[in-house]
Amino acid sequence: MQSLTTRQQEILDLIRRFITETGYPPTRADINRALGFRSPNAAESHLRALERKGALQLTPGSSRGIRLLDEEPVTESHQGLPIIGQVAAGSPILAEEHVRGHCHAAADMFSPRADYLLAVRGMSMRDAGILDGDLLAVHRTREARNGQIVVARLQDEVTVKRFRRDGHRVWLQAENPEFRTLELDLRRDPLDIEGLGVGLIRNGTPL
Amino acid sequence: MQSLTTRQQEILDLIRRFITETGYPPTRADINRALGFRSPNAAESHLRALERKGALQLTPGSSRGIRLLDEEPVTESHQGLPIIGQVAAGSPILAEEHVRGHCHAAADMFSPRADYLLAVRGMSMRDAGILDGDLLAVHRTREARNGQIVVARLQDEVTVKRFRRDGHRVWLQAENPEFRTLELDLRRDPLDIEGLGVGLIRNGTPL
DNA sequence: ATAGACAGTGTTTTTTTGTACAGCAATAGT
DNA sequence: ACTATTGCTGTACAAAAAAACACTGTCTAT
Repeated sequence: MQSLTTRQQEILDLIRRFITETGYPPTRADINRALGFRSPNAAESHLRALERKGALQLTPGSSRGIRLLDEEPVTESHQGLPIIGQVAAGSPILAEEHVRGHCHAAADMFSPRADYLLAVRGMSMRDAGILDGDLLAVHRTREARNGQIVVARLQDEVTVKRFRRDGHRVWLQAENPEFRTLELDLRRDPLDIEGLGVGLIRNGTPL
Repeated sequence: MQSLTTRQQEILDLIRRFITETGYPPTRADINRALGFRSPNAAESHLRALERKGALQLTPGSSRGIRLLDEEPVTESHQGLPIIGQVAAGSPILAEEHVRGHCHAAADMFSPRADYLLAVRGMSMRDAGILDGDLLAVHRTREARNGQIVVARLQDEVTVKRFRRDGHRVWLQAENPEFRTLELDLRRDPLDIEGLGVGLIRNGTPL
């Protein structure tokens, strides 16, 4: 949609208001009355301009034949949170090819806000109640404090672990005695914190 | 809103469809065309009847002056799923006093559909990844099959357990070796299945 | 039995609307 | 300088739409 002039935006807003108030779109005369125009052509030419710019669609010959073409830009809040599946080495976590779908969940159901849902593989966080297949709600941030559950990227893989740090040493602890804790040295080992686990969504019940 | 006849419901549905398709309400003629009436009065009298019954509101003298008065009864899908906290003995689980809030989550995020969220207390289902404070998405049903996680009511309390049944014997298994399995005999012990666990929402991470 | 809702056909009249045409002034781009 | 776009006034007319009036039936509660 091309950019609108202030007057055109004003008219578009009026139409929107009119529809929510009355339940049907305004006629040219309604628009004129509302804005104080004296010629039926005033509204008409504005509508034509708005149609040219793709803001609305007119149905010729039809009374009140105005349809708003809002199609609000598709953001998370509209198609839901992206669900991230297997993350390939080296590519950003939110890359298109990792998005396995969308979940119509409120991002602000969690606090801090969730930015995406990561499908967890494996049972390494079992004792923290995070099972294989669960969707971990992740808040994007690079800051992590001791004891928090983080989404970390180390050279080739993206993993969910409990974070602990002391100076340049970092421990990524699994919550399952069958898995061992990773010990890293920030001076040699690459480590990126991709985000913080802020919640969990499970679909169905485990066996 | 009074109850509508089949014909009236049909017309109401048509109007709804027309609006979503075109962006504006139909004229009497549009309705006649769609339903094959030959007299403009057919649509008119139906509209009058629908207005009398409170299904819609007509604006006299205005073309397409039809406004639907849906005000769909406030259902889960609008204010979100109810979150059920402590359930008192003997009262229905969805009673007002148990509702601790609402969660703006899509009920159909889970399958089968979730009807409410039950705040889980205690760690008896720990090894199924259900921790204290988690919200269990529950689908209301009285049917349960072996191995499913159920919300069960036995005399005084409501509890979440894994269900197993053989004839008139029912076992409610905790998923934590520190808790013991309840064994019931349907011939003496009262047992109501309130619903099935179909998912889980956790807010924040466990320590 | 009888009044009232339901479900229509048909005709006519009056508004309500859309739309084309003729201008005018200011502004912005090429 | 010239052309297009914006942003209007004003007139006129035809099509679209609402609405009133007159009738015919079938049900269904009272």
